[in-house]
Amino acid sequence: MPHDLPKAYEPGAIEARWAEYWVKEKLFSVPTPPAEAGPPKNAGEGARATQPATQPVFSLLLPPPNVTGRLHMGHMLNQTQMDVIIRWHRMCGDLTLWLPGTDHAGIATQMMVERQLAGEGKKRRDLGRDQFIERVWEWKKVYGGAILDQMRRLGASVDWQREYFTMDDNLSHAVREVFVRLYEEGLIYRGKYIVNWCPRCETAISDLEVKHEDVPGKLYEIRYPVVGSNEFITVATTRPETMLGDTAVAVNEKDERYTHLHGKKVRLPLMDREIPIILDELANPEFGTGAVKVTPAHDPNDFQAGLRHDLPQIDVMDLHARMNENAGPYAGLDRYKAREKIVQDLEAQGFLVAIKDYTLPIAKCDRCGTVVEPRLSTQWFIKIEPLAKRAIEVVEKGYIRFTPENYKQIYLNWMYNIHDWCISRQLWWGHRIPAWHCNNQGCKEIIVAREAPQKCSKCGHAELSQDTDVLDTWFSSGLLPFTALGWPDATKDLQTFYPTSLLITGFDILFFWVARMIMLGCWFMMPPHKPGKADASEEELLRESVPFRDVYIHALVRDADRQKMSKTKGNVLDPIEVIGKYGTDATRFTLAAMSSPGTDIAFNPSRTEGYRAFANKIWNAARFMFMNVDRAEEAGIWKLGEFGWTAEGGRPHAGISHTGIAGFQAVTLEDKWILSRFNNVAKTVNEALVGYRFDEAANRIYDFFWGEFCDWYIELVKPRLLENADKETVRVACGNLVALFEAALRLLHPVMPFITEEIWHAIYDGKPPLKSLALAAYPQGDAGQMDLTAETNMAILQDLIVSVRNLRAELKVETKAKVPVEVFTQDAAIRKLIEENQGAVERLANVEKLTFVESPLSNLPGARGTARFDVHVVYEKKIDVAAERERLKKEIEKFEKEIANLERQLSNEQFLAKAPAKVIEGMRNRLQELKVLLPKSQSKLDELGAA
RNA sequence: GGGCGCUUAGCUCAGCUGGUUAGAGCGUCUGCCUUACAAGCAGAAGGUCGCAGGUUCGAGUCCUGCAGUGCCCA
Repeated sequence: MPHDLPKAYEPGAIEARWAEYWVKEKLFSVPTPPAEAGPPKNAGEGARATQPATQPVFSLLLPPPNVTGRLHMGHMLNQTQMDVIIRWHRMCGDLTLWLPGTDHAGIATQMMVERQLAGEGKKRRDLGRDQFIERVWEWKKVYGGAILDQMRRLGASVDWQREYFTMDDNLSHAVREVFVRLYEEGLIYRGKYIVNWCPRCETAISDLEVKHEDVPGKLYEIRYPVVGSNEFITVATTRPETMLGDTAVAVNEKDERYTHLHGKKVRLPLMDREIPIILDELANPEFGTGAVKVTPAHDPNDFQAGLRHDLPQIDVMDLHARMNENAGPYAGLDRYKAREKIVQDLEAQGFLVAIKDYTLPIAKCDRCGTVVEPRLSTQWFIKIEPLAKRAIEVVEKGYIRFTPENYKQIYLNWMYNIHDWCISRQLWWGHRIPAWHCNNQGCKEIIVAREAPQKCSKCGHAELSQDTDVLDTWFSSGLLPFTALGWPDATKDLQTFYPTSLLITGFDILFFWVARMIMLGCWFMMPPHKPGKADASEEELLRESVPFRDVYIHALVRDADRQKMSKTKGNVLDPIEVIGKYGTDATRFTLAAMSSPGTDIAFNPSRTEGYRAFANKIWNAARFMFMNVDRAEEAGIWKLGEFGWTAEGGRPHAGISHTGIAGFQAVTLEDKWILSRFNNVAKTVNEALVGYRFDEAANRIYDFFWGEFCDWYIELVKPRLLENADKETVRVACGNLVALFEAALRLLHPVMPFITEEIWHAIYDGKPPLKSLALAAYPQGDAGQMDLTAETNMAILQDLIVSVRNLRAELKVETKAKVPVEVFTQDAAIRKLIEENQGAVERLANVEKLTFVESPLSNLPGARGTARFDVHVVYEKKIDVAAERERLKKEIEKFEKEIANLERQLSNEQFLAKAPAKVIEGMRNRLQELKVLLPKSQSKLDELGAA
């Protein structure tokens, strides 16, 4: 079969075809393991051994993107890394599950649909709750799959058969179950507290959903008249409108300025209300006047102070942050309008002391940017301390490991200082809280239950209404590692795939999601909540309760100038566009190659362009291979079909069996060398991936494929493929070339799945032993195929060839002209090596004839001396004496410096006593080498004469 | 205010538990369309490793201080 591949690689069509094929063939679907297999999973290392056929398990949960989402560079990075790891594990023979799904994203999705409604001139409340939710489901049906469709284009090898949505029935059921159990354990409570309230979203939000920033503002100083005297107390505030809700003024007990006012009252301006002067730590004598107004219903600190002093809580705003009926004449005004009016009135009435410029921290809703209003409201909370305690323990004990490691401390610090978690949201879209309120006004009992109760458990009243709040989206996503595998049932999936092996995600959701998964996972996958038998020790159970064993925190993708990508800046790169330009493989490679831990990625498309060139290089290497293989086939010497029968007495790929290069016959130096290099590289790549060094893995493969395989091996093997070569030579060369290429494709596949799949299928001539390269074995690096001598010898040969090329350039030899060279060496082994490979040197360095001479050459113009040989390019054209002198001077200076440094160290007894032998020996060798090189350069410089 | 990073070639970054000559990609310069590849080939230039001390036989690597810069939390 002729392989007429286009001259330049065109990723578009090929990638789309394979992406579709992988999905259609369900290649990455993992059936639930049979129930009869093995006893329940044990703790620790042994756990893997209890799997059927002792197959190791690797499981990974895709951080579910929002249904509202579109793919951005962060997703692409995240998914590239996951796919690399997953494909690698799969090829290593693990039972590999990558579980995809989407998140219902309460606020975001509700906003989306509200916006859609607004386009029709409608509001959410016009439809009513049920109808609105129906609308959201419709919206989800139409647009909700967008991001997963994009994901397919990336080649993400997830199990599409297991795709979930966080609002699915089974998951919703689990959410209710968790809520009820936590409630029964006394870990969920309901209460009236100050929460972060977003007036636009009309809901409470958690501390994490609030972003703080400093903005220029004003500090208002207001004086409150002391009752029964003509004194005033001056308080300072950045939010004068809240004074309407003041119920006290606090001073510090130690503050002598106010001692005489202890026990007195002040008259609140504008409201004409008497409020007490209280003694509280809230008042800092160092700050401002030392007196502060206390507004328990509108400030979290004041709220606490209010509880300490049993102060009334006067809420002066409504849920839109407009002043309410408690605000007297200001009722109905927006909070900022009210502020203006109040300041005016205070001034008019002589209560305003000063307005000062002041930088104030403001809190904004992470989702919509509206300034958050601390609001007193009744919410549901999780008593977090018992959960946090366990979440701290598993990390401190190393049952969960973080990469990069410093996130461990960040996580722990946060966990040590954690506050109770407000889990109720005043939204319509989400998991509705399974609590019912008795409509009997005299009873008002709250019943938390799995299913809607028929009557009040306290008074028997039949009219109950379900709590209107829904749960924080992160509450349900925090459960996913176990609920997505079937919890609360003791499913085989849960038993097999939990704990998941790894989580890859961004630091921005470390607290939102990672921390909560750990808290909830370690709570619900421990007795009494862990389904199935739990006959292991407490410690083993804890170790196995974690939602994942490893957490890899990836970096942020920034633009080429290291700026954060943002819509307002207009510097957002759309991954789909980048893919369109350079191909998915090149884009994936860019992200992988730049993924060094802890460093943000400055994504520069020029880099991707470079990796597109890499794909093209591979493509053309394949063209070269096929060209030769086809010719050999036409000549009846070899054919592609034979590949795969050449080793291990049968098809090596019929299962996951061979991990190195099968059927490679290392005959020549270049064969031995490339085989050794390949195995070394494979070993390095595997090691890199173990440590999540995607950059290391990608770069090593790149260097090997381009710098060694293409630049040297292919060049060296060419003569063995020529028509005049004997048949056996051609046969071996073809076999080696194809075997090597096939193995290299396997090595590269996790990073560049598309081009490798394409070429791999072509290698098998349309009859591959497996449905996909993704199912083949990953090269492991076989020590038996490494050959240090071959690597050293090859390095000498390369040195010789590069030296000649170098001299040619210096002598300005025309590119096409072949020149004779002379070589001098005192080492018989080196002479033999060069003799044996003379043809290669002549070809690669464009040499007419290589001859050996018996005396040193390095003084000659157009010659170069190395520690092992001298080489002289015979060419009459004069060299650029000045440039050569300059070069030599520089070289000599460098050598001298190095020699001095080495001699200094080697004459130091302390050094000799303490340094490892390997280092000392290395330095001695180097010194010896330099002592050969220096005089060569020196005498050559002398030869050139003074300037 | 508390905590955590970062500073290495023009740009973006590697450099692992200190150990021989500090690397790569892109960019720059020179010469080549050498029948796999101009998205290519061959060659070259370019670094007092932010600054100042210290530990050590030995520091880009460890410690302290300073400067610049970024992030998280309050």
